[in-house]
Amino acid sequence: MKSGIPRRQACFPIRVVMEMTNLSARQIRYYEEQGLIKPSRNEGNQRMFSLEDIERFLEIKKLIKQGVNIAGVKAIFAAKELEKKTDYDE
Amino acid sequence: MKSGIPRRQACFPIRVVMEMTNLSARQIRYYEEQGLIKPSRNEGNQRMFSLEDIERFLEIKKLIKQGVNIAGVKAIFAAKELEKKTDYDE
DNA sequence: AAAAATGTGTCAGATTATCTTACAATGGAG
DNA sequence: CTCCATTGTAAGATAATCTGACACATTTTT
Repeated sequence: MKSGIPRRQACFPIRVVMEMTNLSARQIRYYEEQGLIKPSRNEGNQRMFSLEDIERFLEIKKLIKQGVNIAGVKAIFAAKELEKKTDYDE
Repeated sequence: MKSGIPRRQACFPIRVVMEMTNLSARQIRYYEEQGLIKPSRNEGNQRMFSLEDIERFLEIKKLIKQGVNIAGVKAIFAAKELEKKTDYDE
């Protein structure tokens, strides 16, 4: 009775992401251009997003609303990546 | 750390359903025409499917492969609906 | 203050996706 | 063979997305 979609599977077109995040297509593309997100592309070159991407957009929104700029968001994401790769326990 | 998508939320365009089910667009539309599935539509009149729809398509595929025809699938689905509404415990 | 950078809106032209309708092809049942 | 069920395929129309450019309002920098 489960069956969710793998969080990394890219199966959402931009319009759905717009609806789920309340971001404009312009914003979504701009954030990609700034390196905050890297959607995959289908055969027709259209962006396809994953659940992980969507969660990331929501985080971006939250940070932006708090006054953080793109560079800040990028830095915060980079820091989080380090966290995941670094072992702090011992 | 989760956040899946509600199983009834219609957020997949037909192409994604094709990839996830290995059904052709023709089959998907035909099954709808036969009343096996009722996708919703976006503002542009394009079909939008839910996870529930996709699971249903997979069931259809399985039954078809077993030799069941459309009418049979429909009957089986109808029976399942009854199961859900009927209380057998007591 | 003037100039430059940020973040977003919007438009145009091109490409891709989907829709509906219709007709063809295949294969099974009688 | 004929009928029917299922799928393929094609055409023409509409919708969605892409890229690139320019505009605009806010900061930020010089």
